[in-house]
Amino acid sequence: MATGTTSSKAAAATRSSAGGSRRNGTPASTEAGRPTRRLVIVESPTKAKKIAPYLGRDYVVESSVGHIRDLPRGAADVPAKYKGESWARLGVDVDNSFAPLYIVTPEKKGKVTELKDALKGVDELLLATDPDREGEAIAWHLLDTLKPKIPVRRMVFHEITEPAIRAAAENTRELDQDLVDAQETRRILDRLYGYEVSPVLWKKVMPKLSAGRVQSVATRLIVQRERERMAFVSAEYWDIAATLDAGADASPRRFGARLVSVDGTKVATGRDFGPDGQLKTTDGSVRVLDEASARRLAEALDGRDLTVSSVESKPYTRKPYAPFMTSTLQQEAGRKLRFSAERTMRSAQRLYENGYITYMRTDSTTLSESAIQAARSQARELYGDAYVSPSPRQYTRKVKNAQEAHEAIRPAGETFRTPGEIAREVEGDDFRLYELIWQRTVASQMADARGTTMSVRVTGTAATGEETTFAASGRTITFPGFLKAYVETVDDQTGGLADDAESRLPELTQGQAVTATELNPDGHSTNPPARYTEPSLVKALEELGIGRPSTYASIIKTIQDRGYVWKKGSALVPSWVAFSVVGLLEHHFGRLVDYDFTAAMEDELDAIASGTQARTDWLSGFYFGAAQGTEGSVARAGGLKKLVGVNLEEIDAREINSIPMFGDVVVRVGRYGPYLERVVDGTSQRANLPDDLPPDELTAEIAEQLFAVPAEGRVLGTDPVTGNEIVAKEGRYGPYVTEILPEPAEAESSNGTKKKAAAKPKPRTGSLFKTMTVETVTLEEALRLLSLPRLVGIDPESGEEITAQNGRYGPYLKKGTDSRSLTSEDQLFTVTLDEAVEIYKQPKQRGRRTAAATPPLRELGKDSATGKPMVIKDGRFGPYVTDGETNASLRKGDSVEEITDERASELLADRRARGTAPKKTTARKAPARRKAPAK
DNA sequence: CAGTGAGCGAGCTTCCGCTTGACTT
Repeated sequence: MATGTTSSKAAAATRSSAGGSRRNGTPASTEAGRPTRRLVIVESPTKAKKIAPYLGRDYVVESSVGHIRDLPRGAADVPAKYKGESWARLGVDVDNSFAPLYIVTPEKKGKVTELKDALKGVDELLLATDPDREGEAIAWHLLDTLKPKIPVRRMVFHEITEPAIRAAAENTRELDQDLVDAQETRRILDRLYGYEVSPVLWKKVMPKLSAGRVQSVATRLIVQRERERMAFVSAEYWDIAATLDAGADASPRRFGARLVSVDGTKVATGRDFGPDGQLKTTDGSVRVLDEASARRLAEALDGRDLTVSSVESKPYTRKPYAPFMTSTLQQEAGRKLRFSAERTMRSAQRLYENGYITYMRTDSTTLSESAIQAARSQARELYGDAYVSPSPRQYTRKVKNAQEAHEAIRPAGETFRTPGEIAREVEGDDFRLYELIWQRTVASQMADARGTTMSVRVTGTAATGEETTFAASGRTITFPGFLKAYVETVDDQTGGLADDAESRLPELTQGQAVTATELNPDGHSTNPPARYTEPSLVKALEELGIGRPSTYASIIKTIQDRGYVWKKGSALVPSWVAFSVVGLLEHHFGRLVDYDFTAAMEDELDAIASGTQARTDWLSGFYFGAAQGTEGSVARAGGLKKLVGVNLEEIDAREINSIPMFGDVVVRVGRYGPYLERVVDGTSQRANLPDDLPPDELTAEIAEQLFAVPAEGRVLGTDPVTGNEIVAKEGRYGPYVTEILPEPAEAESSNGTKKKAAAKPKPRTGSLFKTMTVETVTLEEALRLLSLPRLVGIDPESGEEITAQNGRYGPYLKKGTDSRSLTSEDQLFTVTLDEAVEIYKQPKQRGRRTAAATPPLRELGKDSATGKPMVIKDGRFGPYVTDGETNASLRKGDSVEEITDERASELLADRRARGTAPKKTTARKAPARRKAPAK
């Protein structure tokens, strides 16, 4: 595709090339004879400061500070002229070639003004944003927003050294429109996915939830792991741990070995069992040793002769690890320093800004020439020539979707400062992180570690006649090489056996006799797969090619903020809501949460970037469904728009929010949190689930215990009058207090009297006032609430009782079927009969009651459309503007004090354009309110 | 998940990926 896909972009592209006065190179000077002045725009302010001196006085270097424009975040950001459009909610005109609506991000308006000013004094603009898809897009947005009337060129560099920067300024190119297209397509896909699927969750699970290409897969990984843990059956197996003695001359004299086979049959170890607790093989080639057999065998071996039956040794070499990129830095800082991803990045940002390290958001492990030399000379200085790799090492990438716009993360500069040298300036997290980065970088240019691995078999015949074999393995490092500088920490789940741990064996020869000094039967059980931690999740996401260096930390934050995941120590534990959401997505949007969806998307975006795939066709396939013969797996996702519509109709919210456990016990995700439910004798029984109970710890026994706890809630104390316990709880209608009635006496229920006699008295209840919370309400307040309704007196006219009560809409008076609202909750306890009678003399007000009582917050001028005067009033949903006929709420960013007549008219016009709000009847299936299942 | 009596102007929630201050206590 040679032309831009949107008209504005095509125009911008034309402008940029037609405006340039030379096709190659850049003008050396202006016609007036003074040197050409150029404005260079990079993304990061720190980078701008760094490269300015390299370029000299004829260059002005500024930064965009990331993206300057984006799709509108929500309705409030959509310019008035597009408000009424059907696609305004998405910010993408899906029926018109998916034309995006871009707005300058509100907080970047000042930045755009600054850049426009900077443009005034120069003769040429160099767009030096990062050399990747996002950077190319930022460059285009700058071009399209600043609309420069001078030549514009694209400048790219991968490392920040003076020669690299000077060369980049000399060898500029034009903007790559296809690459910009690829970014725009990615952006639109993510918007459509997120903004179409999230509302399905609001209606079917809970408001404010979210779905997205990245977060939904991250959540699914964590849920999937928890499911594996829940289904896991542990297996028990035994072996024998022996301590063997190789004689007084051996060094070390004693070494450990483990029983591996009996009569030629392998003894089962953890690896031989599946997640169901059964052996993976059933052909008899593996035998499970139980405790009794292990003990018997250990006894039968006591004092028997043992012989070394085989000795194998192999040379061992190990290469250093690649220098850090964002993901590996987060993983290692997580494992070694116990930093969260966010903490690592905060610290790295400080180190970067203060010039200690190179850029910290990178997916590259490449070191610049000078960095390689710096690392080598530092290694030489510290450890000697022998420890430096014979030739410079360059590490190539093996991770999906790398864009490699930057270098690896390493100490900054042409020579590295050792941790000791910066210890006075840098402390705390920053120092520890620097030390880690420094070690890893230096180690990456060091020599391989070398040594020998040995494996030894020792055999012996038990007194009972069985032939037994023990095995031992060890590693001798003869030359540590890079290990002298850096040892990587492995994940906890491998059982703490660090790969580089050295366990030494004595020199042994075949046929040599050894004796057992200890023979200990040893019991083990298999463990479920470990939960994800921040480091292991980042690793998994990176391997799937999901997320970018700048987003790993925020992905973890997002899935926690949405309530999908919580942290227990360092483990990431999924919530029950996550089970519902992931279940919904898997069943109804399966393709969208496939682990290879992003990988397929990236391949197809590459095709767009190389000009072989048309953007609009591809998005159309994704959103409207694949046209006949359309290629591409993303397009085959099934037509998102239709899928959303069908799913809104068909998804049964009750089913989606029910997670079957064991027996007939179901976890249900309700509006007010998760609870257990089961049907006993035709009635459903429920129990709250504690917030801090991980799903895999919910066993049948624990479920029984939870069902056995009657009504929980915060115990406030005892009612001095009745002796009943008073508790505060969260209920379907909000927080309330109630009393726990004593169980009916034993004798009555067991003597065969009719059930009628056992009719339970109902406990008193009372909603909390708005000023109270379950956490803070006192016993005294609770007793007052329970004393309601209060009899105010008898209406002298009708003879009816007038009572004061607290209800759904607040405090009110009730006389038969006639009611009147009270203005304060306090009046429930203070209003007198005379006052009540007075209130009843007023006719029942229809909604104007509050309006009449409270004057408008502010009066405005006349509405430009109707000519009627406008006023701001305070309503149930906050302040709104009205002309007496149409009402419109103030939006985010509007304030009562500052709103102008124009803005008020705009809101009213907008409201009129939308017409009356549609009645909410369909698709609003509040799961908690649907009737119980027939069973 | 407690069961109580109106009538009336809702609008917003949400995505991913680039980047840092400007705010308040």
